[in-house]
Amino acid sequence: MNLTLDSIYKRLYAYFGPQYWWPGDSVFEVIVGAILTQNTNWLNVEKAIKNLKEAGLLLPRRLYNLPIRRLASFIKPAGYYNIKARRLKEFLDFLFKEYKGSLKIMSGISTPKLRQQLLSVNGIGPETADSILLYGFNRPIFVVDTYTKRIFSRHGFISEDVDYATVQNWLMKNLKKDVKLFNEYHALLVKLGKEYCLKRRPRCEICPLK
DNA sequence: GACCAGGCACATC
DNA sequence: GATGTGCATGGT
Repeated sequence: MNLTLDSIYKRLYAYFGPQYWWPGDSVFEVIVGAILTQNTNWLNVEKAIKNLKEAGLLLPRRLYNLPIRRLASFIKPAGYYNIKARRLKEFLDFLFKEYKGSLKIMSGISTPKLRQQLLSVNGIGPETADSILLYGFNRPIFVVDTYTKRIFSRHGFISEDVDYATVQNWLMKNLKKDVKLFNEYHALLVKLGKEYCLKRRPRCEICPLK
């Protein structure tokens, strides 16, 4: 079959079509979603975001002023709501301390510095930081997640226990650094993982990469 | 009822 | 430095 990174992308795109990521109306919504979706089904995240939206709270200033206990109650459907409320607050503290609460000012910062700053926020790890950079700020950064590792290791490109940075470097070295490509590629890997590579119910026999 | 989900920080050895 | 554990709801 001789799969390559490029041919895998082409196949997935031909099979699944565009994924229209990130689902969200604003940069802030992307950031909130990125934190809420940590180890969590997106459907649950949507419920939490809907709660915030309907309460008119999906704005940096509003969330910044909201008591953490109340924030936690709004995001309950997303699970881990206490720790995630704290993580959202940690980000907001950073946003207001560094950028006066302005995502617009924040968007003027270079990608390496922005990434470093995001990673310094307690509760934001590599995947969350890179999701924010790619889907929130349109920076050409490849987002690595469990599906990415699982799929590429299953197809023999990498071993399954490699660390985040190694996978990311490998991908970015071998692909055109293009926001649109990285956007769709990651989303398509998630789609493939969800539909065909579930841990207990692998359906490799009908995988579009077969 | 078991299993899983678009991680991360922290404890312990 | 590797390995284990808590965090928690809702869908399949």
